Amino acid sequence: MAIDDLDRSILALLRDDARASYAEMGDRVGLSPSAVKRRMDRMIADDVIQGFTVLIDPEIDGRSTEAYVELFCRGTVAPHELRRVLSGIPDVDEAFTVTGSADAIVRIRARNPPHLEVALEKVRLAPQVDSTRSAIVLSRLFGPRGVD
Amino acid sequence: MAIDDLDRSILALLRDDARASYAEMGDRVGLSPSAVKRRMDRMIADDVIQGFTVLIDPEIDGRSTEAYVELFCRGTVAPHELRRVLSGIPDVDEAFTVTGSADAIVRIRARNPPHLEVALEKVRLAPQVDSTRSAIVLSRLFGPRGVD
DNA sequence: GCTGAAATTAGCCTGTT
DNA sequence: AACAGGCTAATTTCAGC
Repeated sequence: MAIDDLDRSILALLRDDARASYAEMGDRVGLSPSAVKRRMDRMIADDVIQGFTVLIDPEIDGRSTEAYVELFCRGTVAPHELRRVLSGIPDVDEAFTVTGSADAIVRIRARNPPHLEVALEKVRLAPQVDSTRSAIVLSRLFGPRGVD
Repeated sequence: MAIDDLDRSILALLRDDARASYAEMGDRVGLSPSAVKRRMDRMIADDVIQGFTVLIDPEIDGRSTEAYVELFCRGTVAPHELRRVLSGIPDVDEAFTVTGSADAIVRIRARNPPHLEVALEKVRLAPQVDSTRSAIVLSRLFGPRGVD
């Protein structure tokens, strides 16, 4: 369950290139390929590693229209209810409960402004949602710099 | 330079598992392993694929304290000025200019609440920034589902 | 697409705590 | 005994023709 420095080194290598071979990673961290695989398998089983993914040019990916939407809800809403409803809207990419005047923030990533509008409408129609306040992204100044 | 439906299918598979073998992807999209590799190599060369990375448990990763901060600026601020200032604050992970009453939104990811407070203070001290409005993330309901 | 070369994977053995 | 690493061999996957 606990993570040691060797595990952290492997994660750092994977962050840069998730398709690196066990042999190459082993060379870099001073382990045999099998030892690297065992550690990766364990981290996957322990859910330390939650998956491997590809970084795609956002333009090509065609989901460069982004918005942040604050949700203001009626009364008290159970987080899992909100999760169930919001996760059913495909263009809702992330959702959080937050401190402050809003109850939650969702990030929408759509193909273009009309798609964004449709997704926004779906969020507003959720039964728990009283009102929303949106900020549409005009330009990405930088980031993301870390990796999830 | 252009991307066809087969390329898009390959990207979709990679998004779910960037360590999938060429053979497995070939089976799923109806191509030989070499054909899949040729397409991936081309997309990497064209910078459509910008890299492969790993999704790590945010807790383990140690930057699970997140906040979204709206920035309200004095007068007119050039986006590149904002980028220069904000990118100098390490825990600021992403920054956007947006529509609405705020001028920009930044996402902060810190190791723990004290680190978050320090980063927030730095943002507030930026000369262009007049005031801020923060929402600290209490819980991640889900996501991210897409990939940048 | 085929084929030699390389990587992956599972089993077994060893040394350390 | 429990655990982590290395080695080996069978299988799968890869990269150049």
